[in-house]
Amino acid sequence: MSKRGYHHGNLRQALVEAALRLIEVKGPTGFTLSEAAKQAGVTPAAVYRHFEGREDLIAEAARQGFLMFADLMQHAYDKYQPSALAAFEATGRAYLAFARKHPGHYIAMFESGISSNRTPELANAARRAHQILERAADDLSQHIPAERRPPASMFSAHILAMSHGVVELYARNTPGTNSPFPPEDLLETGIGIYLRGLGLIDPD
Amino acid sequence: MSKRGYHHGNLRQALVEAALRLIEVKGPTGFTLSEAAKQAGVTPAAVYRHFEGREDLIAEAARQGFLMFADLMQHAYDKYQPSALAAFEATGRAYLAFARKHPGHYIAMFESGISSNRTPELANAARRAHQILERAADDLSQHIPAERRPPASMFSAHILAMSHGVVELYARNTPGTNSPFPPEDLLETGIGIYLRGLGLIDPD
DNA sequence: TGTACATCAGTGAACGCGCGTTCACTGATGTAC
DNA sequence: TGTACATCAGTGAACGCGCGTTCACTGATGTAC
Repeated sequence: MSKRGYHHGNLRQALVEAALRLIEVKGPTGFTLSEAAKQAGVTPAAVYRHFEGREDLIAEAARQGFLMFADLMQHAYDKYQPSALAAFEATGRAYLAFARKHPGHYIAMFESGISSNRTPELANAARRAHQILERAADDLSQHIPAERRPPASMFSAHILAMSHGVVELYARNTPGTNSPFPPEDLLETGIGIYLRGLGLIDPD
Repeated sequence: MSKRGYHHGNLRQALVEAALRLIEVKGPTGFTLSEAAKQAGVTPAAVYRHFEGREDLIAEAARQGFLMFADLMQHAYDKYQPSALAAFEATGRAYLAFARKHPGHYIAMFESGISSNRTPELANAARRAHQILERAADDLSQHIPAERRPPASMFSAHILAMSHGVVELYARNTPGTNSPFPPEDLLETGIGIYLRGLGLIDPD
């Protein structure tokens, strides 16, 4: 901030943060370049010194989200080593925790409609996050007898789908859809039943 | 249509259909009242003879979607009776099939951000669809020993979450995210593993 | 330390645009007699 | 069948708005001498 004693200090990051706040409150569509600029105390035109435009700003927010997300999952994965099962479950939980803690990033990443292949930097960040989950799934798949072992990428996809579904359907504060159970419980039990189905948890 | 020989014939429904087409192509945000009017061959102001405004038009599209959705699930449920298991699996599959076949409705229902409690009619339609899935889950839960039987509404939520996640993450034609498996297979195997975890399918 | 200059982050005005919504109206359809 | 009238679906012009983006500019910061 004060290190580079420029006019604003660090407008680029200030804009990203304003965008995240707006995306969180107003949804991926309600976000406006002009309003983000205003919140950062700057003219809309100033944005163009740091970003190519509106989409580029969202992409940067998403990129930062994927980095944080990857760190969070990596941390969960490491923490529960060497138990492949515990590590896998923890990465699943990390998904929901991330969505809860950083809704702006989450929306920018998964609901804004921007492709993760939009820029190489964004694609890299997304790939890194994805690979951690896939690795946890791969570790786990070693514990399943080879002859009835589904591809690791398949059950990482299952867990991702259930996690994402729980977030979208039950962890959003949509006043209408009152969630029947706390989302954390829903995901926890869902993953538990699923893992039992894979033969990785005792039937009782 | 020709029965009521009005100026347009049946503008109300024509507007809904135009809206669905636009929502499908441009996303929930890209949809525009003015453009829907234009596609129906009518001035934007004409819309206000039939709807209170933009949101109301989307809500009607969603309502029609929930009705179709409920019919589809009901049909699937009935078809596979009396097997509670087959019926439940079929309603799960119906979810994905609906999302595939009627993407405009699906988006209006689940991604447009309008609350299903917006109007009583919409709430009714949504409830009806929900109850069918819940009933299939309830039938199924009778086959689980009472002492380790999770609430039916919980595993209907699990299936809903996984289905929704598969749709959002793998069944959208986002060019970047290439799905590792056909969404139908992903959902089928996911539900299969889950049901095995519930002890409803033989372990092998 | 002081002056002249280069850099470039942010300004402010302007643009063209399409939006949702309103309003008094028009004119085709349906109805009463 | 024909005329007078009521209804009301759709018109067209207008509104105020905020948007993303452009442009020549300004003025603070950093640098060379």
